[in-house]
Amino acid sequence: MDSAQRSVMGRPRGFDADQALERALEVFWRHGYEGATLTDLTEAMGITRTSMYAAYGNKDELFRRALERYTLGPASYGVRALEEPTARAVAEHVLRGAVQATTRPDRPAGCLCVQGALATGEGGQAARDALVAWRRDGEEALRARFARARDEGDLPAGSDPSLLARYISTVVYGMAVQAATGVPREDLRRIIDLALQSWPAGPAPSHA
Amino acid sequence: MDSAQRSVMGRPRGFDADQALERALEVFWRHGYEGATLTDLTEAMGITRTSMYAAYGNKDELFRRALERYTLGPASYGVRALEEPTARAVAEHVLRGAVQATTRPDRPAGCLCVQGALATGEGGQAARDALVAWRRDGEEALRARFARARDEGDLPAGSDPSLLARYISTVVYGMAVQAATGVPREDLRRIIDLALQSWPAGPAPSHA
DNA sequence: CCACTTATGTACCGTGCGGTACTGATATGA
DNA sequence: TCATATCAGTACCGCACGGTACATAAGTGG
Repeated sequence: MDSAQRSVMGRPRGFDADQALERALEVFWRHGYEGATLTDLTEAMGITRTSMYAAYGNKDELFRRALERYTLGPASYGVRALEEPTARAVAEHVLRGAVQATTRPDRPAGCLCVQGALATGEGGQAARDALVAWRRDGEEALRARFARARDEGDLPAGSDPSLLARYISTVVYGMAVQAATGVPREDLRRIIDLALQSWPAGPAPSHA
Repeated sequence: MDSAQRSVMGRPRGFDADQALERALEVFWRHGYEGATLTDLTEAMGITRTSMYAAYGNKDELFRRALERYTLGPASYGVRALEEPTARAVAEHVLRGAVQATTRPDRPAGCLCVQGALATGEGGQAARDALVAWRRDGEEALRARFARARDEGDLPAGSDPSLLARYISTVVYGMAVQAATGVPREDLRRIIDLALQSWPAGPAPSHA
């Protein structure tokens, strides 16, 4: 981010903060917020607890930062999908992106936004709330995009943007669980085609 | 179970083992395996740790027993659904049963089989494996039912039972995540109708 | 009544948790 | 050179975790 110029005084950081955050992200992704211990995290990050606390604050903050990085990295297909020309293409992009992201062999299986903290004890409530908000925001962005599509005539006038957004989100979450269970990528891809048969105006190009 | 006749010698149990297990089930359901501490569990069960260990073995075994009870109780819609006359009715029964079970106001939101242990640390692997097997078994039962339906002509000859089972399961898991997020029951019900539009032979009664 | 068996309650164990005080090390700026 | 500021590493804190030893209560069979 700002490695070009020494920002202020003091001893310079001895590790790559972006890379360390990436490692932390993977640990959270694989073990969930509560299942990821500080020892797991810092060992994967290659730094000591002290350095982690100095750089990120605490475990909660580290998780929040990792979630941000997840949004911009592995889950970036979400914002890119919104730029597709048609609502149908948006839906398809989201579903295919989700399958891709949740079944990469070099990454943990599943989706951080689901398995990061779905049900937790007392200590994990902040992480759980953050993921609830994350999912709500994602779904809302999808709803707004579908609403625009309806206004533009891209979707039938009678279609329900919030229902469609909820449906696509639901399939995404379901596939994330399947991916975490170990279902292979190809099997999930076949679900996409089936799920999209419910899409308004049918599989044929809309002309109504 | 066997409360009518004193089974053997020794001091009789001072609590209702079924009711205590029910309470433990709710704690696991709400907080997940790792998020549920022995203190949480035994306080909800109304017994001491010693009694819990004497009656169920350990936390792992208690979870396994709670999962069994979950299968026979809140998730019993699954086996009942298999007895529906048509594959379509089976699918609809499963989806409606899932919505009902995951959004009951007097129970934790969501599905134990998903949020019980989706991603865990080291200590939760046994619970995680148990839930993976539970989901696989459920999906396999659905697949077998759909395969029978195809053989009987209830489903088109070209349909894929394992794909259909995976699709229905995926929607169920997705709705479980939505329920855990706090999406209300009615919103999920509307997803069912949309999801079932992908069902083979369409919404009209099959006559091919 | 007594030996035996099982359940209960208290008080505790070792361990690993998230988090931190403190000491050095390494940079800047005057 | 030296005060200042930040980072790194060790060694530790209090606590809650899952699990258990042990003494006692409450039944059965003889």
